[in-house]
Amino acid sequence: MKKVQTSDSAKMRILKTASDLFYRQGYRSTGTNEIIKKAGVAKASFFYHFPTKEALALAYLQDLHSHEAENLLKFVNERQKPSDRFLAVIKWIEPWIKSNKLRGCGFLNMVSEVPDKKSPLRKMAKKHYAVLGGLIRQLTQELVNSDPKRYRHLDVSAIADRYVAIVVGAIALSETAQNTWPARQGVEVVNALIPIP
Amino acid sequence: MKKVQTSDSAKMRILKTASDLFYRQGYRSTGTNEIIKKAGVAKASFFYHFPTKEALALAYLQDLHSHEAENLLKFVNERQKPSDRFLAVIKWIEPWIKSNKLRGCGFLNMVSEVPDKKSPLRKMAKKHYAVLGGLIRQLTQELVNSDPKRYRHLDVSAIADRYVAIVVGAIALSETAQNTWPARQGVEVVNALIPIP
DNA sequence: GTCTATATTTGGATAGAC
DNA sequence: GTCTATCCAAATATAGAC
Repeated sequence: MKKVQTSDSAKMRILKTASDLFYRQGYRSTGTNEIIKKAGVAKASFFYHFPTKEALALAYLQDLHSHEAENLLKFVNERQKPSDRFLAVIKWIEPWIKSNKLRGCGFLNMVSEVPDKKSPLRKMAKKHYAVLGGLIRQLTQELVNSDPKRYRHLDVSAIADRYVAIVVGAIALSETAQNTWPARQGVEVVNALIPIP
Repeated sequence: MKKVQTSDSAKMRILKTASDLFYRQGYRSTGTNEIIKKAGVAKASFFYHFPTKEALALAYLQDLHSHEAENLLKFVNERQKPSDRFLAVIKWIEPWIKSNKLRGCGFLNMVSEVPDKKSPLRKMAKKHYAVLGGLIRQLTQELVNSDPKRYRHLDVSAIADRYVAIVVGAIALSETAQNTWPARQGVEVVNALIPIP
């Protein structure tokens, strides 16, 4: 049985174990019993730190959001040219889904698993993609500002919306097809959103 | 409690009830007990017709695939012009997700719910989108054939792949955002895949 | 093919001691 | 904060009669 660093606090061990299991196996397929065993904690310790399974799932999503935003931003900021920065988001997808072994997006998967539309878990997913949309909008605006003559006619908001949808399609179809081609085709589609340089 | 037509056979009542619940509530969130109650059958009758819950889910997906393929084909075949037929698939998405109350795609949702990559349920989802890709490829080829001079340079396979990914993005993001805008933006993105007429 | 009744495991969550 | 022991409901599935 795979276990987590015993040097961490019980709370951290629970969160790390659950994050791994929730992502790989899904939220509903992962029982609290399994998390408790693999984290090496007592049952009561689990519910001491997280009053419900849903509270733990919320912590998982918050953690996931922070880490993914950080990694993506780092990838974008390795580039200087506005057109490179603009394309960075969709170019990030292929290596990212590969490293995730084609298990897709933890937020999209959570939405599918949680039917209740008012669930805080769904709210987190919505927020995650709203933040991504904000980043893309900003990169699009930077691109337009870098060459106003060429890009003057572009609708920044519409392009950002389309871009997010393309990202989601690349991720979700990669999981269903168990192949990375949607991520690569996504790069071409995003490229077509702006005039040929 | 919502029940199904009692005039149907027990097997049909089970399948119809389960299809509704699996789609709206998700596969794992729906217990066999609930299906049994709402279908108005005995426990043993359930397992007589469907040896496992998974077998029922498989029947659900097969049914869903047939119905969705039929409806989409009808929508496409109401059009004659190759460019209209080509665009019909993405234009179908907005009314379709609305009628589904933004619960997304039963196949994508199933993939998220089932972690096992060898599951027959995942295979069905993969096949569903392979068939959709085939239809789109065919419509793209028709379009190219209708005006070879204009479309000669197009890569039919690449366009079809991109098109499917855009469809998936429109559906999945509509569910997460609980809004139809991704479907409308999808139309614009697909439009940009081919030269302006 | 359909029924009632039951088996068995796992689900999330708690009581009370240390 | 962490532990052992336990509760109860819900999960999937089966036995055996009609």
